[in-house]
Amino acid sequence: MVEIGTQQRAPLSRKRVLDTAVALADEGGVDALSMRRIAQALGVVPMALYKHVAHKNELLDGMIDALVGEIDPPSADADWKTAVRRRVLSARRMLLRHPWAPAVIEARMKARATPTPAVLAYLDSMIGIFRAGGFPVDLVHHAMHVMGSRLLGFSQELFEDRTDRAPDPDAPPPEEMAARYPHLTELARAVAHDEESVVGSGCDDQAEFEFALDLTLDGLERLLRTA
Amino acid sequence: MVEIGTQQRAPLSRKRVLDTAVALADEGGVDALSMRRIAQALGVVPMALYKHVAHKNELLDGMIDALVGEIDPPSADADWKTAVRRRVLSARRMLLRHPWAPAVIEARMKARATPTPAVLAYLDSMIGIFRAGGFPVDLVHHAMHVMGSRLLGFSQELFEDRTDRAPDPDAPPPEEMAARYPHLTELARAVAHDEESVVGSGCDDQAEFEFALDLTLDGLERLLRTA
DNA sequence: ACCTGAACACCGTTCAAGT
DNA sequence: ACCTGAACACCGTTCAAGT
Repeated sequence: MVEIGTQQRAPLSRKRVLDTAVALADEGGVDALSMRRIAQALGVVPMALYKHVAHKNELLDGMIDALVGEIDPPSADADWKTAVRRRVLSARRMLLRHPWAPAVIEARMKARATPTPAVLAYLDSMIGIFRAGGFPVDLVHHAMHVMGSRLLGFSQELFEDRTDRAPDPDAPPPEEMAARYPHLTELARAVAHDEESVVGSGCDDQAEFEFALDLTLDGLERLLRTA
Repeated sequence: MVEIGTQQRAPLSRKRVLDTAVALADEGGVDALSMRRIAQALGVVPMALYKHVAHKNELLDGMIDALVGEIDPPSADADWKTAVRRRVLSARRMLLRHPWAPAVIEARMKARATPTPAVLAYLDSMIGIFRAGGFPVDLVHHAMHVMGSRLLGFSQELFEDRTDRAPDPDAPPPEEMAARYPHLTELARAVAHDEESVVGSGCDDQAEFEFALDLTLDGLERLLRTA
């Protein structure tokens, strides 16, 4: 608006488009992401984006690959267990920075059947860690399924701390919650009491994630020894 | 179009709206679901839907609750392990019927922080099974996180059989796949050979899911015994 | 040859006008 | 009081007109 010269601030590039798109999704969620809005943020006419991305789905693919590139490479000198552990925790840190990403990746899988190249590379190197650790191929196959499955079906981050969000106005009052969901309430109270925490859910998500990770890795280690 | 009488085929109701919406999503995915399309399928003007659902998000909530209601109730006379196992496998069967559901539930969690009432009830009864099986509260807490976590971050159903789908035209040719993703290729080949299967991925998703489930339940049982 | 404004076919939802 | 058509503010993408 106050821009004077005829020169663009920076030449438009695929990377600049992707970076802006990721930043917008981080801010407002993936629903707030539109081609028109990305163009606006870049000070460019919407159609200019189509020189650098074929269409919106291809843009989403590019965003995913950019994120997966943020995951730390595998540790060269470490046993399989710590190498897997580090890699998984690095992926988790990335996903916490970009909470919209899993839904986008899952939607793509549902529609197009093949993961993006960066996701394939991530999976490939994860398999490589297990193989280097002495796992037979079919045990690695099992291991990948174990690490990729979500047994409850849809509870991912159900207990995650959401105190930053405004409380849901439609949520039932606590006394009704306690009557309708007695087990859930007992669990929530016990956790809050354990941690001596009054604010928040009193649930250490990071610790719980690592608990799940270690339970799984221990189980796999046991299978490896008996194999 | 050929409808003659002035009488509606059936009176519009919230249930009829939700059922039609679920059917449309099952057919064409959640992206193909629009208020206008639902109305069209019901032979009704779009605005008529708003008498039965407040807005589209509330419609999605209603759809989720309808699906979660399809999950079998917990078995009354069974030890905790088989009761959890049956419940999880029942939830999986439901999700295979409605593959769009996890993404919708996850998106809602990201935006609104509280699960829908039916999801809360599902979690509550799952917790109840563990408690009845003698699990201390904090071990149940761990258990729920283990069963809800997805360690690879985004690989849910990465290896699922998608031979019904047309092959991705953008996918690289097999020889390039083998060069770029050697570990992945080795694994895919080994699995296909093991099962003597030429068509398809040669991967029994149901068996792999149950492998992951049993590994986890065995791990939890071990913790219960030492607690 | 490149760029881009207008246009097309959608979308969820508001609102005032019709009964 | 109820119902609904038109309208509003969006959306992704096509395409022809401008340079």
